Amino acid sequence: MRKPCCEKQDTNKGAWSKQEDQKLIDYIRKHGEGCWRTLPQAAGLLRCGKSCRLRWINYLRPDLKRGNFAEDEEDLIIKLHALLGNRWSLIAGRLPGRTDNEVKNYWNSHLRRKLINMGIDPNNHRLSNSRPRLQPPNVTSSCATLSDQMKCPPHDHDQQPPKSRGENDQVSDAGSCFEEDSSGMAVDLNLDLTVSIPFTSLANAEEEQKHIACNSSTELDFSTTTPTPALLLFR
DNA sequence: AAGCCTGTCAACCGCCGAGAT
DNA sequence: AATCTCGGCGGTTGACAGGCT
Repeated sequence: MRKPCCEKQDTNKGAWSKQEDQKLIDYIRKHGEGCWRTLPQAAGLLRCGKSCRLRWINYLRPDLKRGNFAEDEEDLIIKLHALLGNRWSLIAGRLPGRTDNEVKNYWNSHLRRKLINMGIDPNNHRLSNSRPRLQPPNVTSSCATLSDQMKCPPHDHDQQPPKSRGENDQVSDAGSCFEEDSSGMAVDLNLDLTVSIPFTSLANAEEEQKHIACNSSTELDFSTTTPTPALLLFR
């Protein structure tokens, strides 16, 4: 039996107060990130370490952009989602200043609906042929798509295979998945994908990008990319 | 004005993989 | 090789706000 990540009793839950935020910020400024398990005690917080990490990453980090998503960010999310499925952290890694949680929420509350309204199935990014959305999708057949060729990633909600995480650094393999589908999806997305280290600060971002570009044979390049149906309709 | 409904988003939960022992 | 710990991820929940009736 797995131990809880920390002692649940005597820990606060729910919304963070300003004081708690300040304690966390102060502590991380002084000591840096890491060792989340011991951080709460060291920082004088009655919080679970995970909670601290989440609060920092999703809300307090100084390099967060916040606010509305720009149009190009939306485009990028849609493209990346077509390619990667619900791997939000990977998608967020391509959007400086955005967090996986933010991207996930934005997808679920805005983009998903948007695609549906346009008659596009947000799960596989194909034109849904006015198929009623809530009708049980024929997953077996829809699995002949992008996402399916990527070994049915988790965004195929109805028939998810066991999750296999930690594949994040193997995503470039997915590129080859696009070649075979001739059934209407943007099969020739032609996306090279490089996994980028999440930006730790804006100051480092450029350096990291340079570094990655230098040290990797592939780099995301949408400039010659065929838009997905979703994106074609967007414009 | 009050109650209900819906959308948004911060936060939590449980699981997994990697690394350490 | 087995077990443990930790950090990270994606799915889900619940509080809140705003719109609608």
